[in-house]
Amino acid sequence: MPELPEVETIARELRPLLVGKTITRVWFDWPNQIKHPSPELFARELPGREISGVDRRAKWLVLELSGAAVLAIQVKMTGVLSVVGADEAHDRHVHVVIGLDDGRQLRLRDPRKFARLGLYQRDEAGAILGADEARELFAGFGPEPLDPGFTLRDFRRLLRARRARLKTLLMNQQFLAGVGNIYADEALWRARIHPLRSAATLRPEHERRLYQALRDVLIEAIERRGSSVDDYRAPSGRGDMQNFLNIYGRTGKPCPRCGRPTRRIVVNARSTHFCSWCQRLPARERVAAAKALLHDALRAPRRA
DNA sequence: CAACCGACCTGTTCGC
DNA sequence: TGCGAACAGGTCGGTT
Repeated sequence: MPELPEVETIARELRPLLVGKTITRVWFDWPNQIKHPSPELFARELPGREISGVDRRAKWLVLELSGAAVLAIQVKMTGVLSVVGADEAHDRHVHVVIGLDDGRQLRLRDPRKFARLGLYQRDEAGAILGADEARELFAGFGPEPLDPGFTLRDFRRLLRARRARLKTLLMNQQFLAGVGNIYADEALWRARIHPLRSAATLRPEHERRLYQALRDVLIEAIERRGSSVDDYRAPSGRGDMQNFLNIYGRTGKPCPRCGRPTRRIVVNARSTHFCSWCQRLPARERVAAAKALLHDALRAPRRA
């Protein structure tokens, strides 16, 4: 579940616990989770490096290390990071342990082993060299929606170059960085826009509402330390935002705005929640949307 | 450019 | 009650 607000919360909470500490040892039991370089090099290169910063880019956690190195961590859906005493017990789902010189450990608990870690190098210009060396690690990512430099004008320019369904587009990291399933649904509900609406057909007023809704919901979610819908936990425990979601995961429950039941459809194999009264599709787009949904329903593997 | 698929994974939920 | 299939969803690489 972790999206922008959740990873931002992780970064903010880990920062005071990690900055100034030096890595003493590295342990992992599932080498597939080490993306770069080889697991052997990863284990050899980390010890001795001091952590100087903890930041976020899109849904990645970025630890700045001495020697212009960067430890990038993607917790994906089920990864939970915590800093605990080395003597604290851990279960079989802890797959990465990074020892620190204060006697504590940064641990990754991840039942599904989806999380990924990589150790990268910055060049003289500060760019993070990605796995293929020629490309910056975060090349191709869309803008950060909360970057003060990301204006409504920028958002409009991006939207008008696209025709895809808005739900798909908002979750596309190349289009916009950091938004996932929960906040895409929430932003569209706040902006009163149907998730299957094509980006290119939005009127200026819709664009403005969506821009504002995205920023508002992300800021509120950060203030509430993220949504602990099921697996996500901040280093300090559950967030609060799950108690303030208006549409996500509320199938059948009344829309907080109009009282009509929340509907659920599947878009790109993702649950999508919306209010069919508040989030209307223009007549000219209804036929196309109905066809797409029927297509999905027919090919869905479901037993009779 | 857009949509779709399979892969990566395993704990939980669902249908019978 | 117990079993196995389906489901959950972030991301990538490849295909349509």
